[in-house]
Amino acid sequence: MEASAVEAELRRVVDENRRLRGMLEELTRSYGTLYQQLLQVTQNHPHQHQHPDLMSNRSSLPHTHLNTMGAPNTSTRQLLEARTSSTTQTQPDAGVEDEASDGAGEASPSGNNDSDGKRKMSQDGTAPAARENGEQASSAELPGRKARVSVRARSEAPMISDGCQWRKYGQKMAKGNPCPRAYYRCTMAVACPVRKQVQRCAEDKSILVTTYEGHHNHPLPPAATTMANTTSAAAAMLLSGPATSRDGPLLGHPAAALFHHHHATTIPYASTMATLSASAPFPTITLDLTQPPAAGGGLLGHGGLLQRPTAVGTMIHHHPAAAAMPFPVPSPLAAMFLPQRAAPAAAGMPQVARQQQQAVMETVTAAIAADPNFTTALAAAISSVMAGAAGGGGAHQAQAAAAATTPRGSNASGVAGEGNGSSAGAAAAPAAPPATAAAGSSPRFATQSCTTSTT
DNA sequence: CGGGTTTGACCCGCGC
DNA sequence: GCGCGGGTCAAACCCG
Repeated sequence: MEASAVEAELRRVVDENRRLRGMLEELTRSYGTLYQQLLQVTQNHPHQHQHPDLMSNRSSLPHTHLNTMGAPNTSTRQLLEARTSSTTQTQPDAGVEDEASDGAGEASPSGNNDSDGKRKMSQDGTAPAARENGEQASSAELPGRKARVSVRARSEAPMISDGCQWRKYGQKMAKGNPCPRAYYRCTMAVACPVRKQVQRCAEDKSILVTTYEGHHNHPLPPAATTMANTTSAAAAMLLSGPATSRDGPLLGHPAAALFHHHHATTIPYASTMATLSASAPFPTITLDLTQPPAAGGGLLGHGGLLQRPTAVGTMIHHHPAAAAMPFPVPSPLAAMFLPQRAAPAAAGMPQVARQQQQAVMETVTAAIAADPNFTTALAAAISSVMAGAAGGGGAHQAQAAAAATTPRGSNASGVAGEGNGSSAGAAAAPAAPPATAAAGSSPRFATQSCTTSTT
């Protein structure tokens, strides 16, 4: 009797959980869609340099959104943990992978904005004082917080290509690293404030660390949009996260939830890992694309200079294949750095694409559970991922670019044919960013060709 | 010749 | 105040 009663109660609770989860996912999905639409709208008004405002607005919107749900963080987290441990056998979210990625495509041309207030920037005619007018808002908005997004990727090329045009304006030996650090400025627009630093990892020279800073003030080519979306999302993640976050494995941080959860699921990809650092001169988030998916998720400490991970030692997995990442990586960002052959490999698995879409939603759920404050940025991140995913099948611009830049298209060659015709990017997620692939006949990084082709 | 790179000098913030 | 280190400038140089 008692046992059956408990059993019934258990069933009831499970059902309830399922319902709640469904609601949560539905809400999240709606938010993602709305956010994408918002981004599209804002992009249609290019003179609005209000991305920072957008960010701040974003942060307020989902708050209320989620607060109405009143989901206690801890309990939901527990729920999710239990769920992942049971290898997600219960998947009530049937249609999750469907429209989640629709629309996507274009988002804000951006990394986070930053102010530059302290810089001189006397060149290009904009005196610091004058600059303040244009960019003051952002700095005032987040006083003292100037996010950077650092991307670690294996590459033998001197610089990874991300779709933008860069001009080198300096090089310097950084302390503690035998390899020089190169400074680049975006040259796609006259006064674009975006800069990036490129430096090889001191301990593993095959790893190229690219740090982005600033906010593009011009439209970006599709290939660059993918990167911009991702870095923007990452920066948003960083800025919207707890101000108290420190280096190391931020398991309590929503960003950690994002990548950690992603990895914890059965999704075989998700090799991107995030590192947050508030102790660095600027808050920095590091996306690590050097990891094989099977390796343990690592959250790297990142200070002024890159450090070896101390808390998570599983990070060091060298690939003798050097410049090549012999494993498929789903993230559109990651795919940008992949050698050409990697894309088709991943592309041939529509099933995986579905799974990934599902995983994305689970990730959203997990992150929300971890910290509602984080949802804004997270949604941006997810949108970014989805935008990239859509690139393979739906993002018209990306497709056009793929056609233009890659003669043989790469177009994930029918990969997108997941049968799921309606949804823009549900398929092809892993193979997504087509624009960056191919072009050259060399087996080098596909992205290498991107710069030249987009010029 | 125009645009990008190189490289030493310079500026500035920060810690001592 | 001083030294150090990160970041930027700008003249010289290179290259197509």
